[in-house]
Amino acid sequence: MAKNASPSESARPGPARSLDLERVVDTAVALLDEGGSSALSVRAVAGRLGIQPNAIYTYVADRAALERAVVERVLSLADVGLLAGPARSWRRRLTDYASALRGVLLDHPGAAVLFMSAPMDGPSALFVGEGLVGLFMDAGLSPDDASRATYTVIVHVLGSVALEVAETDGRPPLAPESDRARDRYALLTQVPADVFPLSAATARTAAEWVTTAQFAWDLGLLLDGVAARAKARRRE
Amino acid sequence: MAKNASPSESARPGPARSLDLERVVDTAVALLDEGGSSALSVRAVAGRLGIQPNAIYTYVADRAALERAVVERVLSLADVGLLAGPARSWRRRLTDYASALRGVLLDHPGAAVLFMSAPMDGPSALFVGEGLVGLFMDAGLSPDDASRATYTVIVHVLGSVALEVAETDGRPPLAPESDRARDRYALLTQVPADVFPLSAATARTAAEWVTTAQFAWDLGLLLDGVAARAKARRRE
DNA sequence: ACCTGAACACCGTTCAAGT
DNA sequence: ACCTGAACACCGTTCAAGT
Repeated sequence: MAKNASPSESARPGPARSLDLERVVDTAVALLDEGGSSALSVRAVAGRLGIQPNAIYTYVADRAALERAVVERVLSLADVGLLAGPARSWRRRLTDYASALRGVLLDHPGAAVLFMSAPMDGPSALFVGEGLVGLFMDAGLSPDDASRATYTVIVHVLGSVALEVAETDGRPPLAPESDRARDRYALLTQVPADVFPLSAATARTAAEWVTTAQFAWDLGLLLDGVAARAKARRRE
Repeated sequence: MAKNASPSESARPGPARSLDLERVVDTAVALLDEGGSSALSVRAVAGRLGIQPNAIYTYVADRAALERAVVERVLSLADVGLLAGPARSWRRRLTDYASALRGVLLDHPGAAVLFMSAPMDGPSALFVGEGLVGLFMDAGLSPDDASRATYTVIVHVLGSVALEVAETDGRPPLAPESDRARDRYALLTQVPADVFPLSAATARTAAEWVTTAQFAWDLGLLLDGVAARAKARRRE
């Protein structure tokens, strides 16, 4: 999981760095990482940068724009190069990138919710989209189906991480997923087996909904669907 | 799309209704429906009920509990009976329920984000889970795979609605999806075709990512995957 | 159990002003 | 362009008190 401090935060020679949007975003991500999603505020960012709250509006139109900038930053941490092919199989490329993106989001759980509320409209989103469409065309889908499959995967990765993070306090590092699954299992054994027999019988599996294994299973299901469509298209 | 006023909000004979959790949740949903997700606050609910802000804590432990109660309420508006079988095919039952749930969420877009941040832990979630596991077992999956597929579908419905709503102001009724797709298309035609050729070529389809058609396509892909796994299992 | 009154430590944002 | 000072209209939550 990418554990890189953002570039402008790292030690560097020369004069004291001036305040710019990158530094504002660095600070926003740092706050999120220290206190979870509720720790991000315009005032907290300003406070940490030693300026007045309203001075933030020099760099960002409003809180929503700050959140979009955070989304862009975190998205940029997952290497889109993993999507490029076709040296590796399209399936491998997709699972590699999806896992990388999930990893980056789990490294910054406080930012995960923002992906569901602040539309991804930055440059990174375009590169991700372009890479995914190309990958699914490599897989044999029509351009239109490749576009649709792109969105399916985006929804799935972002949705599953957001739901996973929602069960935590949002502060990294998250508890090991085995611990979180164990806690879920303890809760799930409380459900009355007489009224929810199937849930009771599958509690072990439901406990693992918020794990890498479930994530991989979901992706496999999706990609089987993609492969089937590609195969059907070749037969046409 | 279910357009039912919540029961305790409808006219009823008898003495003035007393203040209880149901009325608090009614009010919370009403605020969300009038002002979008940002309109929900402990103070606003109290204000509308004519009590002091802190009096809300008689009914709810904190804001998070209020949000979970809203999630439970909205979830309860989608008829879980649609999952029950097996008179109708499992595929039909699933698409019917998924569409109903999506419809209810789009009717209350301000609540959609809450599903990604406030874990569904109420009774309705249990009934939905039980119904989905049963449905996927009817489809021919093993109990464990039925549990996994249940989560895949939940992630997908909640994730896709949240992303769809994120592009709106969150106040119902949402603009017709054809309008929203048209606006997206206008934006997408701005992307430089030389650096994002595939995105440019599929802009028409990407514009429709936030529509019922895309939702149905996604579900179809998922269910094809499910059918393939069920078939493989029968051959074992 | 259900509510008020008062307070604490916060929010995002605007406006006018200074350099 | 970048920042301060002051203000406005908000937040969630706690505590002590009243019925």
